Amino acid sequence: MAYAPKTIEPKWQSFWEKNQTFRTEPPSSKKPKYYILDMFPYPSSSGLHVGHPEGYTATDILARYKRARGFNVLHPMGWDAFGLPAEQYALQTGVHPAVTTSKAIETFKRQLSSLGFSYDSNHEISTCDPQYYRWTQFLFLKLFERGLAYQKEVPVNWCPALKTVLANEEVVDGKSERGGHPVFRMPMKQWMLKITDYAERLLQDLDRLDWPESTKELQRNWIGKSEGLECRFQLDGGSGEIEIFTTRPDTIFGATYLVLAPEHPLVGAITSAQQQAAIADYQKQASQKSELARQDQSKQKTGAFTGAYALNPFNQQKLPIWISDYVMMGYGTGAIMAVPAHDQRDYDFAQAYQLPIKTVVKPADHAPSEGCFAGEGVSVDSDFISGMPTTQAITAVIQRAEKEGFGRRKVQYKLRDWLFSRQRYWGEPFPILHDDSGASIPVAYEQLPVTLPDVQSYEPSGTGESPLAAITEWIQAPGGLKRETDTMPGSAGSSWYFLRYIDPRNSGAPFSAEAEKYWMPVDLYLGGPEHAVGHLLYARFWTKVLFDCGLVTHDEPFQKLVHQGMILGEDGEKMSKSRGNVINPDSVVEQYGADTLRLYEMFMGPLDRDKPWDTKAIEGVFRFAQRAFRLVTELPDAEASDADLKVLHKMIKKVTEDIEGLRFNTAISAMMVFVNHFTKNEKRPRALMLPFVQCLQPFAPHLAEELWEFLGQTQLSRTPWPVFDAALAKDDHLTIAIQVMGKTRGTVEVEPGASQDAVHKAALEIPTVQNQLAGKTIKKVIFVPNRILNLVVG
RNA sequence: GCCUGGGUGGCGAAAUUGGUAGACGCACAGGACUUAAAAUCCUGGGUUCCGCAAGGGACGUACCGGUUCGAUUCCGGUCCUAGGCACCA
Repeated sequence: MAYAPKTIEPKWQSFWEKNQTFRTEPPSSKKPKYYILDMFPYPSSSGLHVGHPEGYTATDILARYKRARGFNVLHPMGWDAFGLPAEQYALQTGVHPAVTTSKAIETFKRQLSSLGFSYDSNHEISTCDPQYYRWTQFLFLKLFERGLAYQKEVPVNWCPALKTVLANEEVVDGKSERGGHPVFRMPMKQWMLKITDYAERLLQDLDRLDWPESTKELQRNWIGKSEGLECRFQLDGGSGEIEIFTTRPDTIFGATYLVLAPEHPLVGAITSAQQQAAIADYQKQASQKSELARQDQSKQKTGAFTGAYALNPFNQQKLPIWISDYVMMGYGTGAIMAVPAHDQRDYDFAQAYQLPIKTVVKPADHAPSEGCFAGEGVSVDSDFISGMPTTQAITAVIQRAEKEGFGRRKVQYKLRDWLFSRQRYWGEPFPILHDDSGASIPVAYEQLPVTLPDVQSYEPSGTGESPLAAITEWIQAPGGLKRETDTMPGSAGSSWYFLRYIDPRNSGAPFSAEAEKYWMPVDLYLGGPEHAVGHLLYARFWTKVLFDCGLVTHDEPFQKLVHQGMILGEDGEKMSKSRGNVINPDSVVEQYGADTLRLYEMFMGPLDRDKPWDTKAIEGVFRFAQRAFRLVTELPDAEASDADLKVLHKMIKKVTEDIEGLRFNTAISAMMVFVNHFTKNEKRPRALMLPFVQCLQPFAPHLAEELWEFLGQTQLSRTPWPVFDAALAKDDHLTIAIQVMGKTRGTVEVEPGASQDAVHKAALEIPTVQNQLAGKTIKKVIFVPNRILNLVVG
């Protein structure tokens, strides 16, 4: 009998399907829960990529293992189904995005089921299903009610080629992430979510999470908290004032001019008559500049003088006010005090326009500094803070400003509100109506969902409005109200899908309180690092809002997060069609079977590392599967020797611990050692094959089921995990290294716990050790029981 | 420029609180089986030097230095590489 994955695999897949083997028990279950989640895929029409099965196999191994350990496991799969590609395709072909999407979902389902993942299809969801987005709209209304969703005229990333507005994350180097079209800044009325209200909590609560440190750091940087002084400068001669923000208040005596963002609301009012033309010219130029052009000139500072002056509140010094696009309206107050001696950007600007540079901080080590010194040191020429080290000077300046009433301590975040509307068809409609004045009126909860109308044309209007704006009968709502025509971004549905998975067919609420209490938070969330700030931050934000609404009992959704590495092409480069190094999982399954693909992807290396694909190396894993098959089905039975038992228990121990630690590559190598041991003996004790097959089950479930059946057993997937005997998993004799001066010169076989004397005596028998000791005296002996003996000689 | 990872044989990698570096797999070489090949099984191997051999010596985890009886592991510095952020005051 030969190993035939092509017959085995479909057989067990339909067996599981028929028996509902992986059905998740309801929250009333007495078992402890384990919620293991994959980042759900966008069902692209090109189907599964080999990167998908990497993460999905890892979570499937854990899900199968946890079931065997007595947990009620929720391990669902679903579809992040709204998105631009289906709409782009519709534009070209006229095929409705819903059709394209459901076709793609079918392909994904077929591919995933061919890999033997233990999903419970009763928990499947799709974000474009009205019974799903009904609740996305419901949750949006909750945000709206709390004042966390608002409309605002904001400069947005307008992409003329795509005829839509893009989020900052969708713009890379001034071009659209998709298509690489140029993107421009343009003011438009947009829906925004007030994620900035949650900046501090989103930052603080990171400390509680079992997440990769790198991802937490990325989020911290993204939130970008900094503390400093917000300070008002009176206008010279006129009335009014300009507020600036600085993290270096200690340098305020070195300020030689102020800079406002070109869009700053005060620019028009303060500009002197003779500067009007120059300023207007510069403002126009700045607004028309695309992001790309702005970055191209990042070195070359430009600006214009307003003709106005402000007074430094600390010494009444008169400072010219300039505008420049190196100051952004979106951060701080949109205005800065420029200290060219101690800030590189201010320095560059001062150089370009011959503005004065005044040094007020000296490096502590008095190192001669050329140009601009941005580090900390000691204040000089700075009135009451002269002689103070930087940290002390900062505090002193803030205190004085607060006492005098022209400034205050201020915490700033780089995080900005979340641009939440898209001028597209294929997304969730906003459950919002507008009256003639433009005011927003929420659609009543019982009227949800607001479904997408069927349209003939997906062409955006090009004026910035969504294609929905052309469907006049849809727009009209009772009472003379008009529907909002923007739709939500793709990240809306993915910000809470993990909550719908727990209770996916609930028609009275997004999820029941009982289900939430039982299942949340997610115990392990696995997905690519590319979502480190976008999706993972948004999902945390929504969860915190729902927590504040009393809808959930945990304010962090994902207790533990792990990123899988990227699977690279055989050339070590990222897989891409243009490079021609893409591997199709279907063809691997066709050639070797799903179990081999699963084993191979787990054996390649550590889960969280990038790994190049190696078609040759799959052979090795395939050979292992064949050997395992032959071992159980062909080798003659035998009595288990002590050595056999040790090999078994060591293997169970290693596999168990490695699954817990997500070290699947070394778990597989432990099973290889086991198989090699018996293959070499040319016989295998039948009784020891049972726990081996149980260990194999999470990794190669079809093969394991087949072997289990061969051994006369049933229901492998419901069999408890094998336990190892700690005593048997230990060696009964050890090899101790004998070192002279820290270099290994030989080894000694001893029983565990052998005494120093015994080891020392045996060590002196070794010729190479004797050679090394010849003519020398032992000055010191280091003995680590069961490890090493080190002789230090003089 | 800033923040994170990573750098170990020909290749993917292992070594879980400092204790025999290279488990397991690929590729390779030799052998068994075979008329032959494939498949399978067994054996070998970091580099280098001495030796016919058994064996022994030196070097070796990106590079330089430090701590230690002992460092892939800890500390300081440098280089390379991948990813992220980037005029954020």
